[in-house]
Amino acid sequence: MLCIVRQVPRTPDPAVRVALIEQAAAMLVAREPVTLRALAGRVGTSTMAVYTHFDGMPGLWGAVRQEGFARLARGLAEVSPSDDPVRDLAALGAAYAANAVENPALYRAMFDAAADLPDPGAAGAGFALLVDAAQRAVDAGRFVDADPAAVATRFWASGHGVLLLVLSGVLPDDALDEHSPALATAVFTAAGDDPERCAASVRAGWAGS
Amino acid sequence: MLCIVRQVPRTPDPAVRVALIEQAAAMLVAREPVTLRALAGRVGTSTMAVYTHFDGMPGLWGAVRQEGFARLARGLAEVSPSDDPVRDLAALGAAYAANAVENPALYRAMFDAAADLPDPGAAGAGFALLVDAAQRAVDAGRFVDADPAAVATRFWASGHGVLLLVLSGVLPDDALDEHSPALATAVFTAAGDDPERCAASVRAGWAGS
DNA sequence: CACGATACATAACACTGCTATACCTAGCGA
DNA sequence: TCGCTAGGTATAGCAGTGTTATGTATCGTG
Repeated sequence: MLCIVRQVPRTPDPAVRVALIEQAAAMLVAREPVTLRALAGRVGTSTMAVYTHFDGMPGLWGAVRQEGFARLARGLAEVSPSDDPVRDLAALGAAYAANAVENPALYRAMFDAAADLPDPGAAGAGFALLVDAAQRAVDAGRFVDADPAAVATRFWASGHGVLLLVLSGVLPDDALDEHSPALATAVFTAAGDDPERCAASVRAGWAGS
Repeated sequence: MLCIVRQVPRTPDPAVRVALIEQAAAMLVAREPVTLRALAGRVGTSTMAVYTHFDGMPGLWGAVRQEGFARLARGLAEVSPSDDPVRDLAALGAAYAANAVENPALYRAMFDAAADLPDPGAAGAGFALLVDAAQRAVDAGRFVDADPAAVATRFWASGHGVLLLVLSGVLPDDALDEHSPALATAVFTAAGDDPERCAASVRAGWAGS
């Protein structure tokens, strides 16, 4: 029997991998077309690097989407919880919207094929922060007979809808401040919160105070 | 001064124009890649037809988006108003969602660049039906101190968000029935409707009864 | 009927993502 | 220390994309 001891040769450079992802994200936020050759040229490598690291452009897009979700989760994690869980939910929504508005092209690319991420858990981490705050609202008696995951999903979906309509230019920019807090208040009130108290909490959280 | 009477020669064939739009929409709903050559081949014309009629692929996409909004508006117009404006709003939402679910690729393409449509008025016609129903809810005393356009926008944006998350596979298919009526009820209740009466109206409208 | 402007067909261009091939560098065993 | 080897990287070419230049056919007009 052939018992050949295989050698372990050179390994792909992780720096090239992150450079490609970050360059692609940078070109995305700069509204430049993200082409294979332009990307490789900017990073200073050959087009083949995209294939050794990501197995082609679709793989690169997956990595870029994942990086977008990771940045989003980091942005949400910076929101420090307070003793008002409804305010925290609104603050998370404001941070979410701010992240999307800062790099709209990246946000839109994230949801082009958000279903097949290399590591879905990374995206779930951000959503878990919403569910956690909703759970605290239930525990605090602000939400009654409400499923925290359902409330978080509805809050997220409504914010996502307003965001996309604003980012695509269908709604004007000020529609974010006009409709997002109102939708949040509607969702949280429907979950059982007192309307006036809810409105005050959302106002505080959305303003970031 | 040269006063040359210009002749008006042959005019582009409108049938080719509509054939290109409908073929593109058909390939879109069939999840086939809509390429210039494949499109021209299916229609039985040359690639140049796309340029004489639409000045290139971006122009064709604009026409396809407009056709999508026109179909959507036709689908919404089929919803017959009743004496319950809140039910009508929910019925419009259900028709809207059904239209989007039937051809998801077309719906997503519509909002890829919905801001610059050849004729924005066509898209506004569908939205006007929502505003009209909201106005009737105000007139009927169901909504109090509510701006019909704002209510319609929030209803639309929340439904749009759920739809896109479902169409992109982030949320499961049954999320539509689970969250869309609940969001509608939240929005309409926030506009002043009685919670229980609102829930009944939304249930009736969403079910199409 | 003849003219001429224009829709349409054909072919070539620049660009895209991708792949086959050559090189060459990193790491192990002798 | 040195040679071997496996895999990362560079180069060149491929099929396919949208676009454009050029030729041809056709219709409305005088």
